[in-house]
Amino acid sequence: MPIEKNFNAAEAEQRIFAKWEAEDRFKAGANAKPGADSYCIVIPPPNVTGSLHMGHAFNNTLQDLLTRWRRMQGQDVLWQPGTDHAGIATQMVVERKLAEEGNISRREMGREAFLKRVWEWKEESGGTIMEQLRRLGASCDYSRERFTMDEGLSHAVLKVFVQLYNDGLIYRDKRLVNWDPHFETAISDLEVEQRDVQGKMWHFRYPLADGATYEYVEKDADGNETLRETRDYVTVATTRPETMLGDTGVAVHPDDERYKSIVGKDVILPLVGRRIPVVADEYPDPEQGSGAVKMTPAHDFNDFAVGKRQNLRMINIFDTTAHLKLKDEADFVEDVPASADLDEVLALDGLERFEGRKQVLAMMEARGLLDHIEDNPHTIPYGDRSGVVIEPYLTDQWFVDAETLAKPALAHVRNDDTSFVPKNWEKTYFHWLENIEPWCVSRQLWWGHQIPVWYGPDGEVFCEATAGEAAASAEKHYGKPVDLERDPDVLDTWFSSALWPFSTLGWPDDDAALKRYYPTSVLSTGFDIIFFWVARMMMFGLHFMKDQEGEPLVPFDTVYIHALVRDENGQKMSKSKGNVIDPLEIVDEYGADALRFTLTSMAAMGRDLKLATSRVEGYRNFGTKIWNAARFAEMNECAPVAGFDPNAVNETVNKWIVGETARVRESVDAALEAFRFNDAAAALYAHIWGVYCDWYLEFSKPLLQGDDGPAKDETRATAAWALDQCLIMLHPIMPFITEELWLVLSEDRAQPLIHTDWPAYTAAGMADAEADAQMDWLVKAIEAVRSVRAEMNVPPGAKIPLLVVEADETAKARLAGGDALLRRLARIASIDAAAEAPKGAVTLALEGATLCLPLADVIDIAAEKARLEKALGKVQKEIGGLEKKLANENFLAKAPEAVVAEQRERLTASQAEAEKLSAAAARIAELG
RNA sequence: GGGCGCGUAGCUCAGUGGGAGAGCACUACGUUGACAUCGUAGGGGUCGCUGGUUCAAUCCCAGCCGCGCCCACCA
Repeated sequence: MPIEKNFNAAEAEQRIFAKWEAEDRFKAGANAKPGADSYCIVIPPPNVTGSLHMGHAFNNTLQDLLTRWRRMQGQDVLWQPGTDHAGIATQMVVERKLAEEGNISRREMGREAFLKRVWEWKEESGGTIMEQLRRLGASCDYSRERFTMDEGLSHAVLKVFVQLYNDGLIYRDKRLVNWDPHFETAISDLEVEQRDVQGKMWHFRYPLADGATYEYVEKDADGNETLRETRDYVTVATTRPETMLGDTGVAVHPDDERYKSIVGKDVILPLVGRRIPVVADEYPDPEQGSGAVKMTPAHDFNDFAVGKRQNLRMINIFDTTAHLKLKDEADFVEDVPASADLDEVLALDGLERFEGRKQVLAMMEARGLLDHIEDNPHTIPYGDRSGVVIEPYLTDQWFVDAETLAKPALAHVRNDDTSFVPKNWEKTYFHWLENIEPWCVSRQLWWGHQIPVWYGPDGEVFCEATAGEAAASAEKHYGKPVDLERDPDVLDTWFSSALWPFSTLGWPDDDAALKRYYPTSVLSTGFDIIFFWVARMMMFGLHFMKDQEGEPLVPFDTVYIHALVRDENGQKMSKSKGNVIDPLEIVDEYGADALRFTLTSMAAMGRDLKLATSRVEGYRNFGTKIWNAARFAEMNECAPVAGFDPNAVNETVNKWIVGETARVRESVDAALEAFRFNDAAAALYAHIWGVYCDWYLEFSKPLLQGDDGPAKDETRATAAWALDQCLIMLHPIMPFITEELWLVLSEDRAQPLIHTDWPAYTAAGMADAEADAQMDWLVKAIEAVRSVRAEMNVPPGAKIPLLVVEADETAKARLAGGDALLRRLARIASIDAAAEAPKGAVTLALEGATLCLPLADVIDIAAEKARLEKALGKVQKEIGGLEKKLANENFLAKAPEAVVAEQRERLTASQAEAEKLSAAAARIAELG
């Protein structure tokens, strides 16, 4: 059946993919050779918050490329797929959806009913994601799909939590955390994003208690007094005026002479009337602001630390939504005398924090306690999901002792058990782990793994994997059965992600896949989640996975860090900016292969990868090119020949394409081994389009269209073989069109392409130097003739004679061998020897020969003169450079011999060319 | 405040201590039986600036200019 005129990507992709899947081509170990090495990639699980974006398409293309390549090599391959529950993000999506649908809120609905809705959403979204992966051609083992909240993975989470608790690496602590007032939950440092704002700094006066005064003296750098006055107040500065309601002290540096006399005294907190101490602490910087700092230990990380050192009270003034909460807080009015001001302050109860700020400022100003205001650019923390200002908030939370776990994670990258590609990302990784803070893992959310902790009546903690075990443990503790209450919080979504490389492989219940595939081979991900995910997988993997000797095992050999996909203008794609390119829209328009090739060929770029559809179009055309090459092969009966031996061909063109094929195979493998995906794509593009189609197929035409015989048979077989090799090597990048052609081109394939063996031949074993030289020479000759024809405006269809003026033996042989090809591809009517170039002929300087085209009747003398002068100028410039270099004794003495010899050769060749060009120029001059 | 990265053709970007590259865009010509989603030929770059190392620098080093990102508790 003849090949269709065009490749119908939409139809073929679905059909081919369905067939692969039905035949179990993606299963773990499919196509593995006996005793093969294992090769495993765990997919970075997409969030079940919606659909895949271009970044997913990019990363999964690369993973699929590696997976298909290794599978064809016969390795025991597993690409493990799955999705992530993405706690806060998914809860947010479902809550928003409920609101849009006019439903009752999460709280009204209750935990159980709400979770049911989230699960419904998950089923839908998770299914969509897997379908999208299929559309891209991702050859993961879908039968092993996992979800972070699956039973097995949840079991792993519980086991890890309990063990870390028992190891003392998870603990509960009351401390300041980053609190998201929108979601009303704690979040980790990583989920906070600092934004620059043009803010203000307000300077307040806090009066000293008991009418005390002091001499306030300021000095300049030379110690000269610049100000001296008696003060009954101390000035403090703040960017957050409303927090003054929670102040419990004023701190000054112990060496700050200005304030030495008031250390130990008290000030009266304005508005509230609370009596708070002036303390000396290393924290305040005398150079900054007034040198005195108001302390709000319950709402500022620095103040919290000072407060702990100085035993300051911690007064919380906000509720969980960051509204002022003063009235019901016993400690807010503790020891504070009743006053009109206090009543006014208490009336602020329930105000949103920024409204509260306005009111506090107004009150301070009205009382003359606002000293001055200055502009102060600074950064403010925002929740990365909610986009609201984060509030440092004093709560009980669960923390992971990250510092302890970080040590092995650092060591095993330092010793290259795990390597980053590119290597420089290791620096980023080290820096973060070396300065790591405790990881707050509890979240006041509903969607996620509920913390396996139960509390007894007296608050005693029972950390067990199940309620039953907790009850048993409690009974043992109390000597009788008691009612336990489970911790309502869930874990940070990254907690379960951190287990992904081993939880998906069956740990802790089934270790078959774990034994086979752990440590995994490659993790491919973006640099934006090195901290969130990669570092934490390293920490947990090393803590929980051990080899038979009990030595820790890293989760992966290589971490490949890819760039982030942006739009044409370099902007990060986001829904709010409206610049999101949906990968499936591209797939619909150009086919998955074109998108995949585009993404692959852009993989080497630094941190940004700017996607333009013009490139996708170009690579779609590349697919068409191969398609047409296959049609040509079929039309000329170039069918694969069983037992074909590429080393046994006789025709020069065939020897040449065999060598070219071997060279590209080496390039592609070397590129993929080094994760230089774009190099692999570029090598294939250049080979298939620039070598196989542009030259080899053209060279083969005279043979294929000539008389039957051994040469024709050989060329048919070689053309088919070389095309097959192109399909094989291109398959990991463009799986669909290659598979389609593979099956269409021959009816008796041993295997579909996806399970066809990857070649291992080498140029050293297959290339023929003489054939290469012959063909290179011929290509140059054809190009030279074509160039002249175009510049002299010879009609494209016109056949012109060619005269060989002088030629050495090698050139003569090459000319004889390439006679038919030269005639055909350069449109030459005749090739004859001549003693000298006729008047008005154009001469071509080639290695070992001077060819000339007698174009006297068509020639534009001025144009030819210009052409020769230009060429001559170029050559002479090069000669000048080379002569200068070769005259330099230092160069001759110090440069490697090979380099010197090479330069000499180049000089000789250039001089020969210049001579020929000069002679030609002289002849033209005679005419003019 | 620390750290990282980038500046090469009109655009997007590869690349290398010794002859400047690709894709797209552009120009001219072309219905040669695979392909106009194409073919042939061509134009276009002081490889950010300055200095240093070297026989030799677009490449290595230093400084500068411009741009981007990450980390960081400065009130």
